[in-house]
Amino acid sequence: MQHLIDKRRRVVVIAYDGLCTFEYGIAYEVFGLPRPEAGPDWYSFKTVPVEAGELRASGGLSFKANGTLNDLYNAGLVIVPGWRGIDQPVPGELCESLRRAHKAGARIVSICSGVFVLAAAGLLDNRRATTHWRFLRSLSERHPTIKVEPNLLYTDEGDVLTSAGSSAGIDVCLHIVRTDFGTKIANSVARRLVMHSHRSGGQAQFIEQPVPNEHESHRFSAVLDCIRANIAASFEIEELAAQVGMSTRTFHRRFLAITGMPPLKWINEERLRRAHDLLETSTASLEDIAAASGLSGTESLRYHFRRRFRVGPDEYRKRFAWRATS
DNA sequence: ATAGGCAACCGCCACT
DNA sequence: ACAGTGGCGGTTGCCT
Repeated sequence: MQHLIDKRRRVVVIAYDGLCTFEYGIAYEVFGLPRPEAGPDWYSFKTVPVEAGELRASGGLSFKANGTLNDLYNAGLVIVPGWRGIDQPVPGELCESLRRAHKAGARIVSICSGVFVLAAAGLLDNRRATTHWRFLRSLSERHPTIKVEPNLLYTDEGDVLTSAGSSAGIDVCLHIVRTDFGTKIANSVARRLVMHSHRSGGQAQFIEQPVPNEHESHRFSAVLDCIRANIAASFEIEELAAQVGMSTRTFHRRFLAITGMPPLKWINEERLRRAHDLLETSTASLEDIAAASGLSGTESLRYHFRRRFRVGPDEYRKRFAWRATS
């Protein structure tokens, strides 16, 4: 058993000629830095080069990495941090190695254009995936069997995870830490990164005109903060629209443009996120958790929780309790 | 588990 | 002509 857990926490990052330094850095920052506060079971970290000799990285750097393919086959988590170009061929050897690692039980993760490597390896057929918004069209055109999710920061299919552009790699890495170590540890890692532990909304919010209007987006974020701070209360779209001084119709439109989802959907997402955290970090009853997160009751909590996280709240709590003590 | 009521959502279009 | 707004009404989906 101990052996299985150890394997699960062995992280390997793929390095290649033309390495994307930023995406690589994300993986290192989350999984490679020592975290004594997380206990002795924290991840081990290896960089495995897929090409021989001295390699180049973006920014005019060159490097050598000392991992080997054996590290890959014993890994629990394999990260592909971008790729040297979405039109660059993926070596058959790399595809084969990834498939083997996957078959041996590793979770395979892509950041940004790394999704094209996973796709080439056939790991994404008939599964959900996402990537940087600039590459969404190419991804679905070249790989029609992939269920491309244009408006998510990351996807999690259990054994295969993909993330949207650049900094969304931080979101997926934090998500993995949350899955493996729970919300508390994930939050402490996020704090060290000076990063939100969970960002709301999809990537659509970053595609729309960057800052449509300084004043407006300011007032909007005030409303969003207000909702988050009073998540147990109930909200009416009409009132929220009045707060930012626009009609409900325009409010809907602007809300969608800024957060990537309609108002109620966003609010519900926040409620479920809160309930999710409380299930882990407290021993409160489902009634209390529903009330504290603004859901209308335990039926509602159970229904939405299951739809969102694919497990019921009771089962989730049980599962977490097992993991927290193991 | 299902039914009805009511708010949210969103396409359409006329109006600034 | 053009971009953004907001009212209307049909559909969707949440809650009881």
